[in-house]
Amino acid sequence: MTQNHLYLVDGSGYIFRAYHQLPPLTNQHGQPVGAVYGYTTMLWKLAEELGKAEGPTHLAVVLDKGSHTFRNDMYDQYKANRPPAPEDLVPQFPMIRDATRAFSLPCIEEAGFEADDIIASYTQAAVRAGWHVTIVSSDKDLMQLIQPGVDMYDTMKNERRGADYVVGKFGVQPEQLGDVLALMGDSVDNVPGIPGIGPKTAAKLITEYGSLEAALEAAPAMKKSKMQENLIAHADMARLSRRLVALHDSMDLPEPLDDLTLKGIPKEPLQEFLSHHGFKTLLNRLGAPAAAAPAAATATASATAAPAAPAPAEEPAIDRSLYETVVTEEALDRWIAAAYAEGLVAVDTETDMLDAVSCQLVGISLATGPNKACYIPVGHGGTDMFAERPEQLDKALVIAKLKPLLEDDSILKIGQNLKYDLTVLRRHGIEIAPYDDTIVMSFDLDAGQSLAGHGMDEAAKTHLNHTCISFKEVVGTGKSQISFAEVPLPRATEYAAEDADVTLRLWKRFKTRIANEGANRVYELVDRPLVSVIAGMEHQGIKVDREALSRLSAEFTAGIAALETEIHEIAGQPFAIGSTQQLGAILFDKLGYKGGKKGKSGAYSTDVTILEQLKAQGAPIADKVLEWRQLSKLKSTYTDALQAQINKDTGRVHTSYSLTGAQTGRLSSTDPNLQNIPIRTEVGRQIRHAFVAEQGNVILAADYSQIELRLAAHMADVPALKDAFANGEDIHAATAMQLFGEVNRDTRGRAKTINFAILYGISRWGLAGRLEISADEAQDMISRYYERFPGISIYINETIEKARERGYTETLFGRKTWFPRIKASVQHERQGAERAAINAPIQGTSADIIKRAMARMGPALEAAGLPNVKMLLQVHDELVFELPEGDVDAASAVIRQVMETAAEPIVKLSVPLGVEIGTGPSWGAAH
DNA sequence: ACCCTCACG
DNA sequence: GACGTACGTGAGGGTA
Repeated sequence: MTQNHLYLVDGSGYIFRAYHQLPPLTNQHGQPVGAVYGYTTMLWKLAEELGKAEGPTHLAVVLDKGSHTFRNDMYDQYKANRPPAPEDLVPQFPMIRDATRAFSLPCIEEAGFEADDIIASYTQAAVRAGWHVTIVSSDKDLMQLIQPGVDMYDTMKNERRGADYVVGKFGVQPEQLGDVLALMGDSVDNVPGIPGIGPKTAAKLITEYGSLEAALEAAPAMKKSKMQENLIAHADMARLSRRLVALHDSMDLPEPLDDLTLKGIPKEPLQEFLSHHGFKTLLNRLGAPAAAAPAAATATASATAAPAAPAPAEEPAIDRSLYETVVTEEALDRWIAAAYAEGLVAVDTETDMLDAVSCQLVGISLATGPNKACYIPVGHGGTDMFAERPEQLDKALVIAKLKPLLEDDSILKIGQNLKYDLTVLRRHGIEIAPYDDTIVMSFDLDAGQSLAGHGMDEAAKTHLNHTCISFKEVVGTGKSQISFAEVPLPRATEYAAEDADVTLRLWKRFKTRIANEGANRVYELVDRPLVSVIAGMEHQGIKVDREALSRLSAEFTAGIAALETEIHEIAGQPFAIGSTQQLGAILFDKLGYKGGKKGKSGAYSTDVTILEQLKAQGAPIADKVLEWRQLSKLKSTYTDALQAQINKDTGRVHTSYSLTGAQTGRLSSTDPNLQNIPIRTEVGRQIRHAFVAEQGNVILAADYSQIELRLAAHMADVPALKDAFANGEDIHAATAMQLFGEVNRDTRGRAKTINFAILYGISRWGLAGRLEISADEAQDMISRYYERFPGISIYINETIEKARERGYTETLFGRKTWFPRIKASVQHERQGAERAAINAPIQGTSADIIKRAMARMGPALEAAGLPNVKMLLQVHDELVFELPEGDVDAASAVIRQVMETAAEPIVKLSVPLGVEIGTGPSWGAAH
């Protein structure tokens, strides 16, 4: 019988090395896969050793899991200054597991231990069993394990390494390497070592004195030198370092040695993996016919086709009778174990109201596979003192049991609109990570598709052809509506567990499509990271000065009453001024002003433009109505409504952002909408002054200046505009100079109008209306604009062309917006779609950029030692913060830096991004 | 439920 | 020759 030979592959170590040494490859789906490719070739190389004399009979890939290990408990600075993994490497981590699975190799990870410790434990166990071991790694820490029967293999250098190699490199035997490493320290892992001692000195000391401890003890007797002083001064640090570099080699083996037997590698899964990523060389070597990539079908998806992915072959239909109500600890443990076994779990929380900031948690549902779903009630019943509480587990116990699972780095949590659940569970001390959000996945795939609602009920209908139990069916409507806490458990289980089940099924389909349809970049690098950031901002809220609003309300009420009297006097009768119908009748029928009808409703139009015209005609009533409208709008929509929105528990206003609200990728804000707080008029602006900072804090507002025009200049490649931005010129003035040859108030104003018109898709009639000139004159102006900035007309034509051909437009980050109506036969529908298509890449790229800035802001402020700077609001090109007064200077620098570089390194812009920052006691004062 | 109007970028 | 005139949102009030 030949001797067993165990290969232990240091997967985590390998991928970092592969990332840095290989070019940044991208597969046909736009995913970065350089490191994955390197990893795959490495496994391939190992597979080729199979059956050779030195080849493996047993093999395991070992991966790091989680970031906190016993070494952190030993030394809180351990790995503390390790920079975060590069952005285009992060999405490759999960693909490493895919690759390992594709080769049908066992993969071992264990929380609390680093891959090094797992490798050490397996090595020692195998040695005790009389096996040979080869560690596939180039990590210097692992070289401590080299001994008779144990060697290392560097697949990149194609080199086998034994004790000789260690002696050559470090000047000591492998068993003394730990002492050398402890003296040297390691800046990457933040192992302190002794200052001034590098590999050479360390080796000399250990060779001379035999061990670290001996060298430290001998230090006082050594010749006086800086090194000697340091040895004495930092002896404790050296001892700590020794413990940090020591490998833990006696952990319980997660899988017994014998289970790591190599049984040969089935071709099929490997072939599928290789063709999915387009690794053609390896595919050819596999001897497989160049199988069509699974993406082929979707590349030609038409604009109007229902977005659909086939059901995974073996997926059973939804059967609610299979769901379980979890009311015992044993059952809960069983579900947690199932989640660990699966590596992922769908999660949904049920609460007693919609507001994530003040609601009570009522129950949690989990799903680990089709029809494998459960509901864990924790807050049912007890809504009044006589109501009976059904038997259920204690909330604190459930939270404590679920916390490790929901925070485990290696278990993917899947939710539908997770922003809500993140906030609810954060209030219970749980920080869910990592996660996928199916509502965001749906949006990144199908924004603008008329058939695709992103909400769960609609998505279930579209993608699973399944009708979910509606929330209304469960709790009723209107007066008889009950809280979810009052829903009987069997019914609550059907509803809640179905949500988790459906979410998981949707996720499987979206996951495949995201990879196949090129949505990976925008999902991983823009939208997914944003979900928890938004949850945090909503949770934070902003303080609003209730008294200030109440004073304004009173002022407005008085103004409105006075105007009402005057208006009724001029009209000669009382009427409802807010009724456009009655107002139209007064203006055009009774008072006889010229204005005409409009729209198919046949009603008179009475909007601002009409009233402005009447005012010019000399109608005193028009001015009064405009003023009345302004005040009523401000009072009803802002000063009254905002007071009612102040949260009783927090005293702050918590808006809700929708990540899927705007087709272009912008956020939208509701309940209340904090993205349309007045600023353009002096009266309105007073409302902004009611958004204030807490005592000792200030509000900071940071705005991108002209970001959409800058992006247009970049995307349409307009040298004249790019130069103007590069030189920090007033862009509208520069445009005026180009178009009219001179800059004054009039020409600058007209240039500004035209610049905006360009972003929105221009028509000569539209421009004519805005500039109050004839359509012919407007046409001349547009032609001159195209002449001076030729890139613009090319951009417009190409964008429309592409939208028509493919059905969608794309931002610089690959965000798609679909335009099904771009092929409409009705002209104005089609033209409307064309104008939207011209605007979407610009507005959408701007949205992508500020979203990236938001995702990076927290870590950047944290890293700069500014944990008390809180990001509160986003208003499309503006971020609003609250921070201690003393942090203003430091925070401004960080915020500016993050915002100005937010596109990098994914997109390199040919124009600089400018950011303007202001601070003050209120949002109004910060502008 | 719909339209109109108007607040913001 | 008529059409209906800029992109993206959300909220409140009136009307049917």
